[in-house]
Amino acid sequence: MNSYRIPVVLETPDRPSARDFAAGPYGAPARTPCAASVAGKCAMSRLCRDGADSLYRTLSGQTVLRRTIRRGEPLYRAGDMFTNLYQLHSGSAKLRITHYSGIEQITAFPMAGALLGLDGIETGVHTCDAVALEHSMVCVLPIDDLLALCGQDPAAALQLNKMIAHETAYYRNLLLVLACMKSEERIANFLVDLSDRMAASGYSPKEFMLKMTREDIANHLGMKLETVSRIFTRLKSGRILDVRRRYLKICNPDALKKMGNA
Amino acid sequence: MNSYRIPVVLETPDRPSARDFAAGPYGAPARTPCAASVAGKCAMSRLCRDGADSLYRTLSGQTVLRRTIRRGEPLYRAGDMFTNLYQLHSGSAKLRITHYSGIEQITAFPMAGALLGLDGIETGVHTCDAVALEHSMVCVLPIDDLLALCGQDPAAALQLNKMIAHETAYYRNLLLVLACMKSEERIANFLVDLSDRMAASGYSPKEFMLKMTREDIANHLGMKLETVSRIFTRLKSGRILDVRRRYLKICNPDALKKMGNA
DNA sequence: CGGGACATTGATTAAGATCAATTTAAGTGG
DNA sequence: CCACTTAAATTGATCTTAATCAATGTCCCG
Repeated sequence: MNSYRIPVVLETPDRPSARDFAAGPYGAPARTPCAASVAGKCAMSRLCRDGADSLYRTLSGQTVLRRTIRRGEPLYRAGDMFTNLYQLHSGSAKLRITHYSGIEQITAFPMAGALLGLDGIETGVHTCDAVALEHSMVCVLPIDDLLALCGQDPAAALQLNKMIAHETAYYRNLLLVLACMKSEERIANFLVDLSDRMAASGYSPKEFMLKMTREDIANHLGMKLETVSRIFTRLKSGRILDVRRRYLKICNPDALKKMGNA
Repeated sequence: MNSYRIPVVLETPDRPSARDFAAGPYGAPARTPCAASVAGKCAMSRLCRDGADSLYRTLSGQTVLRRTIRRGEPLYRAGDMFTNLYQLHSGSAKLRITHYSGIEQITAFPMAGALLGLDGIETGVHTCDAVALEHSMVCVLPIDDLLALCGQDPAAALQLNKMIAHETAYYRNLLLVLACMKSEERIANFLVDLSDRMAASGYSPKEFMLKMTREDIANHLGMKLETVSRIFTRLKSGRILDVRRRYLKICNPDALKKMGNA
């Protein structure tokens, strides 16, 4: 046994207790103070790291609200006013853009620790949907407070710049993966990334539950769901993976990394 | 005749005059004051538009330097220190990222008016190469001056945020194009975008010279150069385009837009 | 225990990659 | 200035990958 939380712990209940939604159903979500932020020790915050840490600490001086989202429900949608950033405290989500022709693209699968909502900063309106893949909790960071802080503190402002730029770098890299790699390489690359992020969140990088469907993965990687399924089967018979529906175990991480050029 | 500059004018000389490089060869580039910026009327600047315009105007108070780049030469490379932003005053370029596995991806083809260099803001080091596709000129905007200005002026800081976020939006959209569309649709989409940007730069949106090779286009759109060539031929026989090497005429813009979901 | 969403698997087709041979046009040097 | 060289582009033949169409299987959840 190692010290990682075992996969079953990853499974947050899809049916939260009544208390979680006491203040109202979807549309008027429950908002409760985030204990960790009140205590000034929310370990999740990317804003806390990397030097310019004043952003989140200062905001933590006030009561940071928490919001819960049930599986399949949106945290925000394209077209919504951009009023908050969200720190994904627990759970996971998918980000989805919709072209006016109707085609959809899942651009990311954020998990615990991720900052959500920056897509709204250019125009003041969100440009994508953020949909929970499981019962999730976010800390709410009002953008007005954040911008006010940035106005006072150049280091905080630079940090915000860097966070936005980080998203650009993420998409630029994903672009390369989609433009240059074959389906099998994309899948391998995706799984390595997922594994790394599981590790960064304190879970086992080798064994975890997929929160998204094959169709979500396929869409995200620019292929069809049957192709994802077939490649999973192929990697399974090559003893690189053990997959069984949502359960995934990486048996040969080195082979997977090599395959994904990672 | 219409009022657009005719295509031949687009062809900037690949052999600049000796004067352009009087101060030195590549590596010690010539830098001369930009007359338009000194006069406070550089019409190119995106930073001048969209409300929060103090960024560029304030910087224009000092002498903005200009730099020339010959075809095929880099304005900056991945790994270079991030010291300046560049306003592409004339000419065009390609942005290229290189994965550590060696694969390369052309992520954009900026043209006159574009702001280059923001890829360096996250880490302080450039993450892509910016290579001139023809003899080009840029205005040099030192990033320290820019950040100092943003520290004083919250509106300028917000504007910088938005410019970075704009890149994110660009890449996210390109991601969708690569993930969801077939080769022909990608090409059509690409040409419509190119046409729109030619128009925005004051040229004819219907008739212009391509500054990039088939291979560049193919790489950018995640396909092979033969495929680009074949699709050009197909669109030509469909009376949608007239292509002959670098010359391109859009005969049926509506059909092209429809084909590119644009 | 039964319905429905999700996933797997197989057969076939289509899109695009790959391999290969020319063609064209633009530089280069005599 | 013209022949020569070379990079870029076109075109054809074939092969590979992944999409599509279709059927079946499995598990989760009420």
